[in-house]
Amino acid sequence: MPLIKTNHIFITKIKIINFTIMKRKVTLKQIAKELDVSISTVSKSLRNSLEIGEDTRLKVQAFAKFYNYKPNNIALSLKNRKTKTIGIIIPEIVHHFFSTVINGIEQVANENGYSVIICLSDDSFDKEVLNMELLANGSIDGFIMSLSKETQFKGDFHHITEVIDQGMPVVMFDRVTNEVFCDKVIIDDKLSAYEAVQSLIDKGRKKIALVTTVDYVSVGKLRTDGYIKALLDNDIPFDENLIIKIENVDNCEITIGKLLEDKAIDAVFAVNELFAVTCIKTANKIGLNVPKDLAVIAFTDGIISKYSTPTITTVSQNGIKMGNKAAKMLIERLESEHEEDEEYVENYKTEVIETHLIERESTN
Amino acid sequence: MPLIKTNHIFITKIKIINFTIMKRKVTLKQIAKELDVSISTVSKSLRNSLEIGEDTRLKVQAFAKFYNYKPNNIALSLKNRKTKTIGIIIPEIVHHFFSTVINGIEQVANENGYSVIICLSDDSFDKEVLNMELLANGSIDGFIMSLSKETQFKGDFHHITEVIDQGMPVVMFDRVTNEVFCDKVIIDDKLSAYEAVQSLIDKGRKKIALVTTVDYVSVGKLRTDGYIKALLDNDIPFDENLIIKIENVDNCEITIGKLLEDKAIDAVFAVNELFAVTCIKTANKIGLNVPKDLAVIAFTDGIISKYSTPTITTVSQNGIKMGNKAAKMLIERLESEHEEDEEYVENYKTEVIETHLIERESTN
DNA sequence: TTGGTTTACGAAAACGTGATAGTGTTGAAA
DNA sequence: TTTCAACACTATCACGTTTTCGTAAACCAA
Repeated sequence: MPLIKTNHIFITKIKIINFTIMKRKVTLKQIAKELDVSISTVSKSLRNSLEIGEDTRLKVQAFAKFYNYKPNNIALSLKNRKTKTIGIIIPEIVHHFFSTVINGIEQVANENGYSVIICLSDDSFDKEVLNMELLANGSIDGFIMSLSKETQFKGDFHHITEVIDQGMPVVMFDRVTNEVFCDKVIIDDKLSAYEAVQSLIDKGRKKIALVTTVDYVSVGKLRTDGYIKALLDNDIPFDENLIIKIENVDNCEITIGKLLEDKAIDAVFAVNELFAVTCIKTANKIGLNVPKDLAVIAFTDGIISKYSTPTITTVSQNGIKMGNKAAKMLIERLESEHEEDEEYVENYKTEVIETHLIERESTN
Repeated sequence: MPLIKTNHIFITKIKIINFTIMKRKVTLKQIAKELDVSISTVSKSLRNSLEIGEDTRLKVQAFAKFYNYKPNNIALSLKNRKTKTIGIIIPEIVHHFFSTVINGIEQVANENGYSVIICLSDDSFDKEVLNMELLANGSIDGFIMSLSKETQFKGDFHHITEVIDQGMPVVMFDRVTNEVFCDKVIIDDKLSAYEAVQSLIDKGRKKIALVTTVDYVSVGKLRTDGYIKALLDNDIPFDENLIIKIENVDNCEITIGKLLEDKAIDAVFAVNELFAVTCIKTANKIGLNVPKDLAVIAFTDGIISKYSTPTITTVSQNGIKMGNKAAKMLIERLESEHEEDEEYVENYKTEVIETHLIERESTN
């Protein structure tokens, strides 16, 4: 667009666009041109290099401040070959536990100058793979992830090992697999389940049902193990029929109803809140009182347990702490790896976050 | 590291590092060097350019496939001056409504080849500003955001207008302000509140309390307006004392208890689930039956309303839809802006997502 | 042979930054 | 006067891409 002298209106318009509406981000190059110095001089001035004379330095700094210069992150990322960004891949975000973990990650990340970029797998293997490949192509420095159900079902982890082989650190949390070697943050699902069931037994409950997910979800399996062990350790016969596996929470009331009516159980250990609250509601419908007739304990302390009626005793699974820890582990690896350990020892750690029972009204 | 002929062990070690552990990402340059062609040739071959002879093209493609070449996102971002990434800034993530909005954004973003990078303001002004500045420096193409409480309180939006002035599109949702000109996605808070209160009146409730947040939160104000209008339209005197403003949900039981006991109200309209469920629990404690003695309606349909006892009638605030819409608006602007509209018309839209009442047990 | 068009590729610039390695001028020590 | 360092700044490269432009070689028509 040439500046035509005879056309006042035109010139005015250019001015408006350039100075009122469009205060486009300014670059080193533009500053350099404007002040008639080299790009290097500008760059060095802004980093307070002693190589540059004081007057030039101050002039550049003042100009940069006025035009609100901020270095371009993308250019920095390309140059430094690191993005200061953590990629998070989780099955779903509308899930209190995962939200809290993200919260925990974000805290530590922010403190250390990292951003987080979040992708959801929707519990789909394909989406998980796609998202990982997308992010792995330079967008992030490392992953924090929890496996999708489908991935656990398929047992296919090539996308993860591939990323690790490329030198990108990965921290897995909660839904992990020991087929992949990397840092992990978990809770002791088996022990926690054991303790929860034990507490039911301690309170005199004899016939304890387990309401759990389908088999291939790693944490479900572990919690089942804990449940069984607790029974056996207390000489309570383990009855296969007292375990029900729910695939879809929206149509499980019938199954649960049958369990409650036919089996004459006096306690339920549910692997998540939703199952637990559904049990309570179903129990109420068929005239059972919680906790008098039926005690209920849920895994994962979330928002429902706190506000349900009665409030639900839970195994707290501190998402914030898990997120904190995962972020710490990842960042530590990122910053240390930078020093290129000559031996590159694969000293992967698995951090276990402690849980404890939060006693509420659903157990007496 | 030189290849020393006499040292077999050393050579073996290099091999391991290079080919087993470290399958580092391959670049165009490396492929070019390996195949003894120029970088341009590699690039063109991979993009199936007709400029390149078939044999060379196929050779390059085969090689690239074998080494799993994927272009580096950062380099692309720098070159194209767009990142294909959307920045989301929300007050908190451990909040069902915001999670669902993110979900909705992510869906549309993914369909259109965008990623999302999420920053949390923790309802703090400073963090909101910091995060925006961070992301605005090249990391993203546009923002989707909901204002922090503190920002609404201060009424300082310079960080947002600044970003917009730089030519970066912003879409605000839910907690918006009309001091900033940009696209917005909201619900009609006033009308929705009006309808909710009207439904209570229709069911014969006469003395309806409002449990809301502190004043400066935009949506809280609007919902209050709707509440008042509904009362007045039905010739019910508006009583200031029936409105209580809660700052911290954790110690509001006393305030609510007083309201219920002293004022002899027969219905509560709460601006969120947490307030509603707390009302119900408090009512139960002092011997009131919901919905017989007290009807309760909550704003924002979340997980609590669905699983509380009794279940709570809510004004659905479809987060998924809001997220979808926000993402669509942003992407549309991003892709159209690319064509550099010569006039740059500021035709900002405010999209209103419809709500409806979900009747549950807390109203009869 | 001359001139022109394909074909098949390479060189170089650009995106924005920071680091390394210069370069020219000044002043002071030898 | 020479030499050498200090000073103040600039040129260039690299990060990994894509794209524009250029150019040899081969082929064809006149």
